[in-house]
Amino acid sequence: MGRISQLDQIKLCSGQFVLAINDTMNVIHGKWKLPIIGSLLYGKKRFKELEREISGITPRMLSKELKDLEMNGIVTRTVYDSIPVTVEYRLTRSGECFKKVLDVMVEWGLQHRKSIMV
Amino acid sequence: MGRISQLDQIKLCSGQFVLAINDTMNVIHGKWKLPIIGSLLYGKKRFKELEREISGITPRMLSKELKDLEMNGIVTRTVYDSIPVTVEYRLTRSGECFKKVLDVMVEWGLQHRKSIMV
DNA sequence: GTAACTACTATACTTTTATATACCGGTATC
DNA sequence: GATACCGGTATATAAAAGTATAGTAGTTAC
Repeated sequence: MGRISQLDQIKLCSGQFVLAINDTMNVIHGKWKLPIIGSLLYGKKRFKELEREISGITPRMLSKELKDLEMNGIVTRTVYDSIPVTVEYRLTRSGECFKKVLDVMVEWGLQHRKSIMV
Repeated sequence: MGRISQLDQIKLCSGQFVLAINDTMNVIHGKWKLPIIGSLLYGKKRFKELEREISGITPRMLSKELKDLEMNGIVTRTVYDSIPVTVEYRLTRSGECFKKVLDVMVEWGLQHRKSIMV
């Protein structure tokens, strides 16, 4: 019934795939990471810009989640010694690629809604 | 640079897509939902089978998460009045389709690992 | 009759995650 | 000299998620 997908092989090579899924889960884990990534998909942003765009987030959470995302190689933090200092957050190449994951999530979500409406 | 993806249109139609992503997030939210779905991808299972397969899960959590997944239209619960009663859990059509999401998660995770190793 | 299996539920507790509120040093504006 | 913007941090608290442990009602095997 068609080609073998990566997940079909999970029993052959489950360690790798479980790690891969865990990595992906780490990126989207928690209440604020997706909103942050979503906001950065359309270009670099400064701390206060993100704080204003993501309604309801506190600076504490924003700071924490940005650090998490930076450690996981999803965003980069660049400090410019302008006056006053400017701090710029942007997605890494990997972070940009995460859009693919979001795209299937949207696709599945829409299909699922339709299938429930029946 | 190629066709317009669904996420590119998020500003035009953000409400729909945010809902869709939230639906998807509900499916994978928490520590145990992915292991449960993963275990059911290879066919129907009974409660105790799942409990044995998913190492570390307590019956309380398994019961709760199965109810969540059932309510969200991801799994079905069927009771057979055999003796003793047999309860069978299996993925819905939508639940099976969720494999597509897992596939891109694996794909992205593997790529991300590679990109970090450099 | 006692031990074990099935499919759970109940209660209490710990850990994790998120919020609320206030504050810091620096600059620049009025 | 008071106020406001930037990029955060500190402390305390509340809410959510997960764990530990025990128990239920019924059935079957020894």
